[in-house]
Amino acid sequence: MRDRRFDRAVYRLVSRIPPGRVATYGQIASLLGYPRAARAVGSALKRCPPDLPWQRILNHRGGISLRANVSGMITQRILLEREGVPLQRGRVDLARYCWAGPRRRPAVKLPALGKL
DNA sequence: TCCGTGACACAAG
DNA sequence: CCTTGTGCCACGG
Repeated sequence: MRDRRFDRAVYRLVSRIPPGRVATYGQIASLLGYPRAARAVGSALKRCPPDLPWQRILNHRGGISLRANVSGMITQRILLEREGVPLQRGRVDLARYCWAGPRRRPAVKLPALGKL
């Protein structure tokens, strides 16, 4: 332990979220294969490297989860709006701005689709 | 190694 | 909508 594998996996994935899109803590955890480790994702972000687009991670309701950190909440909102993600009533419309997940190119060529 | 700690999620009241 | 209570799990001390 002490090598922070999980944290680094989180950073790797979060760094792939494009500007203008967001993801939830639970979504990141699930994509990493630990559907119940949403909380650990939050802990990881708390210690994340300065260049990580941490602002793109929201709670499952599309809200900002920085606890009692007023300046942090403001910062996150500014950063999101700056890249085109608006908050309304304190929430981002996840149905609209949620990231689809990492794009996996097909490992093998798919069979022909046939007529269409 | 054991134990407390959360930038969470979800269900119930 | 808001308020608990419970489950969870990697980290750090």
